[in-house]
Amino acid sequence: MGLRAVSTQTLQRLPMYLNYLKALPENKKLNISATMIAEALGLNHVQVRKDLAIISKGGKPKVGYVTDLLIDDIEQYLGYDSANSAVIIGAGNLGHALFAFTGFSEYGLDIVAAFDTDESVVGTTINGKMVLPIDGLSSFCHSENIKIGIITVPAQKAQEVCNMLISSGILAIWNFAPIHLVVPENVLVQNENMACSLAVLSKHLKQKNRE
Amino acid sequence: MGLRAVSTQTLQRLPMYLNYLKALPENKKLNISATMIAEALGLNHVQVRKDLAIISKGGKPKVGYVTDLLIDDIEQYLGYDSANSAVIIGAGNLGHALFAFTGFSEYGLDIVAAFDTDESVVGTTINGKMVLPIDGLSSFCHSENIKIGIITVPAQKAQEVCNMLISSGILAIWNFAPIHLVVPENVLVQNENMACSLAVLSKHLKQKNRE
DNA sequence: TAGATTGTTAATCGATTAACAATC
DNA sequence: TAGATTGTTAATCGATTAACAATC
Repeated sequence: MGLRAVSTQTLQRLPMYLNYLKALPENKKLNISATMIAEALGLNHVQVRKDLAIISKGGKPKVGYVTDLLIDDIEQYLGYDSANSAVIIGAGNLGHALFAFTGFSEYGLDIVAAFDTDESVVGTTINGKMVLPIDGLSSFCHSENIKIGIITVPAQKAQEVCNMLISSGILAIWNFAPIHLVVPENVLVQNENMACSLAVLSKHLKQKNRE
Repeated sequence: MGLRAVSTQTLQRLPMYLNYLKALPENKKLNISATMIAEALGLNHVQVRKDLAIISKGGKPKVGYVTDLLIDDIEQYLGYDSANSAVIIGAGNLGHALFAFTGFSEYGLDIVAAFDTDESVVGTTINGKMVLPIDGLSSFCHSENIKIGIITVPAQKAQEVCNMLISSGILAIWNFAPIHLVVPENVLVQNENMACSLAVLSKHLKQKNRE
């Protein structure tokens, strides 16, 4: 059952709280109030409190939350405590950068292999991790029990790659291609569409120029 | 005046429409209905129609919209027709990839220079574009009339870099650092927080595992 | 105790969806 | 004409915010 107990909005705010809490200086770290978090992140304090109520056992009036417990609660809730293995398809510019980036481990993500069709990159290693031929995708995902696929191929190839991932048993897809992917209901697609961000930026500037 | 005539949601859907319209095969391209767009992108058709009403002069009943005009209208509305020059701060993994990526020109974005403190990259060129020392940021932005800054430095340095950008006259910031930036009211920050996406993915999988 | 903070219940706001009228 | 499609007005839904009570 896909119980949608928590809104996507809340879900996306949780990592912001996490980042903020982790960055707190040690001498100010023991306790933290929802009010302070809200102020620091430019959010409403009731909203923060509601979000925290979902994942935490609660804080103490006048004191706030125990920061370290709150960090643990968020990480556990999001599943950052247990590593998720992922594969990335497309070892071009962006794919290469994501594959080489080590910081995802903090979020429980471990990109264990890259796949590509380009014979000039297949067989090479990036940060000690292999770039493999796309033919081996399905068997690799099954044998390694991979459930996350990252798509960094051009838009025209994205749906095809997506289908391959699904038949490889992938349950969650992080899609960097600027295209809407069609997937079965049980598979989640999270789009990282940079064009959407650019639209907001571009429009803002256009408005500024007209003023 | 920051007239918020259009919701961010609408603004972020426009590039999706644009991508879809541009990818239409030539023989099916002349006219397009809101219903078709909605179906292809998994959206509600009334919503699509409302979005299109904002940027277009309207379609014809029974026929739909003239695809090419619609494309022009969206591009013009978003300001993709006039190029925006941008600088990127931080030529590490991700910064390097974004700097080297040529596809942003499609969205009216032109990253003209990268800045970094690391002496091993300063002075090099990437795709024929210079990586410059951070000291020159302000004078460069002013002389080249740059209004967009892209932040791809580590979180601890992001606010500092952000302040430098603002005093360099930047009006819109595309922030890849997982931290909340404090900016004056007239500056727009668009966060590309990958941690937020990962949270959604990770939670989805955790839920799946419990089933 | 007084007051900062939590947590809850009700009100507001905005976006999405549904129903319907207009039109080519 | 009939019907596909546009465009609008009203209803619904969900998230945010405001007001208030509870508590340490």
